[in-house]
Amino acid sequence: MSAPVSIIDPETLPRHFEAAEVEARLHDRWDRLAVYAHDPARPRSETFVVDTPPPTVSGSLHVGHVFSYTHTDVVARYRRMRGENVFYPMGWDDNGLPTERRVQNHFHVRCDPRAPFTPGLTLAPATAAELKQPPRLVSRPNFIDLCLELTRQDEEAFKSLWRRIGLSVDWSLEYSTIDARCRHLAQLSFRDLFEKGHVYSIEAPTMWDVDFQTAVAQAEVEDRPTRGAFHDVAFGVEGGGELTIATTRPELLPACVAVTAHPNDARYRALFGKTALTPIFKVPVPIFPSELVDPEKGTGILMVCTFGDATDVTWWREQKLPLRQIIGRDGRLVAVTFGSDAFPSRDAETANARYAAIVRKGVGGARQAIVEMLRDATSDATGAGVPPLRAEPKPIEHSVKFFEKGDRPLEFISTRQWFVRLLDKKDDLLAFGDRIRWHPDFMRLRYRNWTENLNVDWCVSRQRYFGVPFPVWYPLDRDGHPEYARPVVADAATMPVDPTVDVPPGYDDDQRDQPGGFTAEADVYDTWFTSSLTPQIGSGWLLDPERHAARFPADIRPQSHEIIRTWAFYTIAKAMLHERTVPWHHVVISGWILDPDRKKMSKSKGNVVTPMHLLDEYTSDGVRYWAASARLGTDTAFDEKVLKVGKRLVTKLYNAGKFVLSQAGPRAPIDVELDRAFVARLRELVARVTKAFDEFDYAHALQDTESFFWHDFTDTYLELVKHRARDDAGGSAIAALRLGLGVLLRLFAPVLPYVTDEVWSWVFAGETGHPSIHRAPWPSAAELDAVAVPADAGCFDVAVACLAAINKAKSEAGVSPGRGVARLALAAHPETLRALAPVQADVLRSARVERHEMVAADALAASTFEVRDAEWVAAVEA
RNA sequence: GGGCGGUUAGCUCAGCGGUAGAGCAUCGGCCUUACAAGCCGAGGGUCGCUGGUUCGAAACCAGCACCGCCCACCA
Repeated sequence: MSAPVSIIDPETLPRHFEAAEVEARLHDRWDRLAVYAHDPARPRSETFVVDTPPPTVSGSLHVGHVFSYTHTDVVARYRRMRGENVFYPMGWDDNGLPTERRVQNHFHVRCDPRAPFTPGLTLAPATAAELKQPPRLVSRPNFIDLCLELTRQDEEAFKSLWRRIGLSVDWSLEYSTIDARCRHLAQLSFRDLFEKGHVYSIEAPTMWDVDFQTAVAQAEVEDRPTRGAFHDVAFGVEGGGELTIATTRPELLPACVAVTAHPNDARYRALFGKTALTPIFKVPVPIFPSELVDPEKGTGILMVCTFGDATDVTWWREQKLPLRQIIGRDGRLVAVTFGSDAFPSRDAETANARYAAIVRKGVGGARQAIVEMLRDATSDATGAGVPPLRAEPKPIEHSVKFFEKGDRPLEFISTRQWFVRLLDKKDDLLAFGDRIRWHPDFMRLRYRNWTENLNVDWCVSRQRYFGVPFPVWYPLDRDGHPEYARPVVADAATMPVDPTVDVPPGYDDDQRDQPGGFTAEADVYDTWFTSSLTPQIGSGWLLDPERHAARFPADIRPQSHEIIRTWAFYTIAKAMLHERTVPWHHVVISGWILDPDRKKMSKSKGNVVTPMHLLDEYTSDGVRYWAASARLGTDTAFDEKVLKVGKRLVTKLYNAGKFVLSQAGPRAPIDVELDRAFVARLRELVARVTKAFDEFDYAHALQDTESFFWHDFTDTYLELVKHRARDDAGGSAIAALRLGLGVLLRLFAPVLPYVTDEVWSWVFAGETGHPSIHRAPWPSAAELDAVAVPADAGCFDVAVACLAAINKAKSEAGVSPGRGVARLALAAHPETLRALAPVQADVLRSARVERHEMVAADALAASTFEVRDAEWVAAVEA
């Protein structure tokens, strides 16, 4: 007689799955066993490298995070069970404007680089009373300390959430984008791009946010529909005549440098080459033709200003127009003098008097004031002596460029900025994008679309504080002017540097800001300049060439679709510029979680669902089930019902595990036809689920596994064989049940890491020698091929159909399914009866049929049973 | 204006050339020796609209409508 299987005593286990206790216990266990540790010694071919998104820690924490990070984790867990050495780091994106803004609001402070440094400054969150006062000004080092302190707290909150939802990251690989190593890598990136000629600095009109007072890049700009109005304004024409331009930005009249119309526009053709005279300021400006003008819009003729919009920049460049910048970095009108070289005027005295009334005003105030002046006949420049505003402003709605995080329209302001040269590499960028596999594939079009429409190089300098500084100084000439054409870039060996503190090679500290000395580049990088290096941050790149060679490019980049134009795009660009390679082989795109009205969840909309109470109520596994139920790239409305289903599944797994593993019997081969048919079904399931996971399609993998588990395993197979399993001869059934449970637990493990590992630990951990299911091998064909193939795998379905027919009859008779059947006549097609024969005993025993009669009925369809006659066993008296 | 997705049962979603599916919700029946956090059943849909291809279309093609997203549109 063979040895009995090892079993559990269900009475010793908690009645229900105690999620909080199990989760805490398993965390300890996973840590102790180093289940998620990456092995640096294993070669690239055996390693699966995840380029994890570093979350912006200053953002709100909501179920959307849980959603997408779970997707990545599910894939990582699958790969780990496939025996791959998973490289799964976690970073925090903490530098940049979102953090600065959060710190400003949290402590009610503003950074003032001129403020004195206060050693050891710590602040409490601002009180309501403090918020009514002007913000406290703090020095740059103090401001950065406050940023570091607050992000540290934010990172703790994220980290505990990540652990709670069971992300299988290797925490020894944790980083933050502001830490010394990341600053070092970002500066090395700059140095490499500089040496290769991919970066340049130039003073040029740049999109500028007047609130944050920094340049921004094209990728951070969005169009917003904005109300405005066309103002018809009459200009004089020197030599006689007039013209009426239409503008939505009358406040830029002092910055007018030209007038233009379409070359074929008969109304204005005669004016080209002549000089127009602006009203109010009487500035002579050239009139030139341009194909870019739409004759249908406004009056068909318009003023060119420096700068009202992107087209103005084009005209300014192409026509070599003068620069009359009147909007300052703070969005207010700067002081200018009419009658100077830069601002000529036919009536400088009046022009200066009028301008004095608007100087220092913001754009809106200046607009009002100018419009009032345009209503005044004395502003006329046509000689007609009538108000230049020829019609009441016509309200329109048009789209205006905003910084995505900003509140006021962007201005084009001429400033010195650093750029990464990308415009001349569009073809390469497209080709590299096509070397990557996108999941779902249509997302590749977003990348193509963006790349094709790129129209300015990547502006990477930001006039902010909490960021990675440029490792750059400029020599000062004898007059103390910076020589921007000769930047001094820090040596790789001295990085990371802060040029405002550190001294460039070849200089002494006392030469700082002295004529003949040097001055620091005060700007910091665009946060994407660092974030675009996450695959290299993971691998170590120039700081660890050996590991870089073994861990780069990464396998997958998980991310959401709205940042394809930033994160994915810049990362592809960086890898291409640095090493002529792709940064990863697969991009895996999660959708969004929408609120029930199908709007994206965001803090500003106030529709955010936070995750903690959900984890408490539905367990981590239940929440993960919800996340893993959504297909890749598909936006999903948040629906708590799905969480409920997840929790139900967890409970069911726990109970099924207890039941199966408490069935005592001998260790025996699987040699009964029904058991073999079940294993055949299981084999098919494993093949399908494995294929789905290989394609990153965890949602279908889960759905398939779940429906098999619930329907085929617990409701059907288990019901069919549980009586036999209790018999002396039930060894085959017990073996098949245990095999099925062990396989299903592993198929579920990537999605439900807690309950599966808990059930696994009872018996399978010891039997297999794999203490955690998360390092147990993925179910394989080989493991199932040890079980012989059934003569007819279809007997499983026939058994199911037969049991269903009897159940239906019981239901129609109002009899409990558990009630026995004293006598039963079952009709089916002869072929069906033949198929039933090998499994008939299990079916009849399961239905508790005492006496039966099989009726051959040629008229019935295959696998169909009819209960012709039945006599139910009387109910047991209570 | 260009591009991309979507539109299937009351709800959330699968299916993507071969007789319409799941879960939830609804209704009915069951304490039945793993699980009532459960089980057994039932009802419920002209698969957005209009054409076309096909022996056969929810699926393929064309057009339209609506929803959403990405991009463009600042005179």
